[in-house]
Amino acid sequence: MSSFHPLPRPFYDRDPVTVTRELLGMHLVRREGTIERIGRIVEVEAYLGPHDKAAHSARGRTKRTEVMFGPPGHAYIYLIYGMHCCLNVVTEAEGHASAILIRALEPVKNLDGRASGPGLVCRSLHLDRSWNGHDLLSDDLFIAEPDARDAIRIIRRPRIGVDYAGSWAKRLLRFYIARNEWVSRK
DNA sequence: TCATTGATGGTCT
DNA sequence: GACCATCAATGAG
Repeated sequence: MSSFHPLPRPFYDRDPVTVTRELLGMHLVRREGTIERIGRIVEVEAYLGPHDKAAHSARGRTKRTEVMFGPPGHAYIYLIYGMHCCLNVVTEAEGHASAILIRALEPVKNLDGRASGPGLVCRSLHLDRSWNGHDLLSDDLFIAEPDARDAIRIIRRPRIGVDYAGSWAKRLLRFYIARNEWVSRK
């Protein structure tokens, strides 16, 4: 077992674009019994809150979006297209309802299959909706800074699959590590 | 290599 | 009843 410690609450309690950029290169750690699974975060998207028409929280506070409206540093996991789960990290203080979608991981340790895409991220870490609302300041699911972080170049693009969101669909809120082979789409 | 489509179910209107 | 922050399989070129 590695002995990283989880990023602290204040890391998440900041504007989502800053947190999104800083998440690139971080390690997402999942402990499942004696198995430790680790992926390096290589692709993410920011969802800024109720004013962001592409964000789930733009529909208001509902049973599904409750976690997004809650305190930072928690996992927001939802089911999409009836079969895939997507993992998000809640940012900013309670009530802001911003979050970051983890779209792709580079394998570091024990990933179950490829994780190039948000549905595959959950599959590779064995995460489902039972993890919705889980505190990332825990020892079985958290994000940590690796011992050595390589210098990276960050690419910004429009988010994937949000064409319904009008002008918000054009905003450059998808971030990924340049030239990384595990990114889901160029 | 690219475009199209089926699978499958929760959420919201 | 329509839509959906997706994926894998299919088939045309």
